[in-house]
Amino acid sequence: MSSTARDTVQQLATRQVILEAAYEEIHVHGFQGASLSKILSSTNVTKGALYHYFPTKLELGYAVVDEILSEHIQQMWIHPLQEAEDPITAFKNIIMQAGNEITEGDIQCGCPLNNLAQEMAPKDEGFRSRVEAVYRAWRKGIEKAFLKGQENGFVSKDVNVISVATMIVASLEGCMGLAKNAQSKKVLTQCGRSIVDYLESLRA
Amino acid sequence: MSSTARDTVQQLATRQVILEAAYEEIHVHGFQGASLSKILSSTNVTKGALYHYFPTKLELGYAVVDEILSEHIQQMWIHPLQEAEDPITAFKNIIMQAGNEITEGDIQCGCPLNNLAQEMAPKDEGFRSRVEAVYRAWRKGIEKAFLKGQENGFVSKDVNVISVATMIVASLEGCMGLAKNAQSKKVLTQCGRSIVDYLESLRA
DNA sequence: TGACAAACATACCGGTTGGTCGGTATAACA
DNA sequence: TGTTATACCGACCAACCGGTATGTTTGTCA
Repeated sequence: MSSTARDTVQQLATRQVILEAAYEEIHVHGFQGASLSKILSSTNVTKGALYHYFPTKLELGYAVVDEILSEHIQQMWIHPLQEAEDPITAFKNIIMQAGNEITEGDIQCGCPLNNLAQEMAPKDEGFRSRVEAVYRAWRKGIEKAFLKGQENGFVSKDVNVISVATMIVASLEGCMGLAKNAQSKKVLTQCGRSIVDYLESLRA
Repeated sequence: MSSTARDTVQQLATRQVILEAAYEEIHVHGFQGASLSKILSSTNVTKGALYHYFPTKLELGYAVVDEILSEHIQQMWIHPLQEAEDPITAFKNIIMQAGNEITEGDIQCGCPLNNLAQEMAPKDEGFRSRVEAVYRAWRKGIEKAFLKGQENGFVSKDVNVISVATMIVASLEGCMGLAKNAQSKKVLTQCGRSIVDYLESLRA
């Protein structure tokens, strides 16, 4: 009863602790560079517990994509667009908000989704397809918003919303990637402004 | 004399063989994932020879950036812009040519410069600064071409050439990154077309 | 021709890695 | 109360890693 409920909470908490520690390690060192020992020592979880919840390192990585990264993108980039009438203004706000909230540390580590994509796509189909699912959802969300924007008369009917969605995601990721290597927030905001200019060029 | 010349050629050849094998390994597996043993077994070079030319794995990686990647970018993306009167048309041609020449294998492995940037920038300052030097040269080359384009009346004088240069590199790298994960040339060409549209929006 | 160094070759090493396996504590259930 | 399953625990392992130490061949030059 009450003890059962508490234990269930405890179980899930252990799993979550592992997942989040793994996310951090992978974010900083990449998947291949991530050390299980370091994940364990950064928590008070033992190797037995880890291998109780995840059969292999690979499955742990998959879970990070499915349960953490997917959620991040959804909440940060897709959800705020869904209710917008004018996707261009909405996007501008999201980008500006992201620019304000991001820390130097975040810039140095880069976008965790892009990191995994670039590292693992050629090496492991499981990672690739999972990351691809997140990207597809992201692009689909942008597509829908711009289609609605066209219907509402905010977006030029000349633009191909599919291409635009791909271009936006590509330039966002590319922008983050450049800023990461430059270790410079200036590069990020500079690039962000160019993306906004590009978006404005799509107006009806 | 003649034997000296031949031997010198031989030496340099050994070094070059190592460098190119290392480039391939790193391109596929990343720097951390690259195995010296595999580099050696893919050639007929021994570990002694490798460590004769490169004191550490890190220095080998640096040499790949300085001597191979830098040259690739220079020849592929910077040099063809330098003589152009109209940078937008010139860029369009470069992008189309790149799109025609690229293989599915290239797409799967992605841009080697971006790969290294994303993997190593947060982990090693030596890599980061070397990669940054290549990116800086790339952006500078675009900047100059667009400045000239403004003088020649091909590019709108409203655009900030610095921001545009950053945006172009970012979207190219982002585009390659998306296509790499999607393992799809269609995504690449789709994205490439959007970049061309963006470039056209910069016309005078 | 003999001394010397550069250009390899190869056996080996300590450290770390992902992964395993026998054990234990606890709770649910019959 | 005895049985069974879940949720750990942590010592241990083989494989592989980058790197080194020692040895050998080969070309240079006095």
